[in-house]
Amino acid sequence: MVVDGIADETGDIVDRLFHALADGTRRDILRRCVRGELSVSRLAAAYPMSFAAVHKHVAVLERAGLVTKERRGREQLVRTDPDAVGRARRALDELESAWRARVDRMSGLLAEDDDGGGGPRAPDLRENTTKGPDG
Amino acid sequence: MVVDGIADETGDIVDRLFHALADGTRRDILRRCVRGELSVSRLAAAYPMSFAAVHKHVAVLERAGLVTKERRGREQLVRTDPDAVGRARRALDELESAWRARVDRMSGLLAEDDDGGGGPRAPDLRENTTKGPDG
DNA sequence: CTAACGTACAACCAAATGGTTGTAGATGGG
DNA sequence: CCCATCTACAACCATTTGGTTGTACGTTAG
Repeated sequence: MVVDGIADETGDIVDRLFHALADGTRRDILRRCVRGELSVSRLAAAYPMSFAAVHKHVAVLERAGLVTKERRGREQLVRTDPDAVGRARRALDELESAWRARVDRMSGLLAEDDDGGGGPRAPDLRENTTKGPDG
Repeated sequence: MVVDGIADETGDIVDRLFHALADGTRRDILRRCVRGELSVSRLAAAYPMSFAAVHKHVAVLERAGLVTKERRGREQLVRTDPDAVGRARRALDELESAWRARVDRMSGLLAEDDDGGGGPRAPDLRENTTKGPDG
């Protein structure tokens, strides 16, 4: 039971998502590429770093599913995926709901006033099955 | 007055926030520490890595403002900050609203069919003033 | 065809990450 | 007091990251 397709090997995807967001230049690229009219070269011109560096940033965003590229002639137009933020938000929601569930369970235990060993003891809750902490 | 605490040197903070979230072990720690009853040692016992490694993960979470530590005797209890997810969500909101504003502005331009220099022309939109791309 | 432009990728480098072990201070229990 | 436990931190190591330069390739313009 993988909740929603989120929990199997999703750790990788969530890792990439948050990692991609954890850089100011990349967040800035995201903001600039909503209209999808910017080529990688044009983007690169906006930053005090080489074309290759910006190209790598775009690649990171692409692997995280935050942008897509569309070729127009010899240019490659970068566009921010409209659903991208939604996906990030869902990752946060999952995190939040997981611990909201914990709080709820705790409330339940307090009501029952017994926890000796019978209660539903928070089974696993982890997401990482492949590269996770219990690898 | 830095808007809301978000926009001055916040790039750093947002960096730390997303970076902290970009690791499965750390997200797992967050889930486990909602009730705040777990000491670092007890946490460490849950992962196939050394105490020192888990200690570092907790430090990363702490620097990102995602957990707090409270000393109880010789133990240090880790607790997930309830507002933490809210902060992450706000960072996403900011990202989203930034580009929603862009889209709105674009729509506005299409309607007005003129932009000579009168309208509120997307002042800056960037967050990084210190270490940002335009450093 | 040739030149210019835009992209892609490889090789290289410094710094940060994520892990290890070892050691040193606090704190609480017998 | 002495010992076990928990925490904290330093030193070290391998890998990744974020940047560089250089080069090769495809496409468009002249």
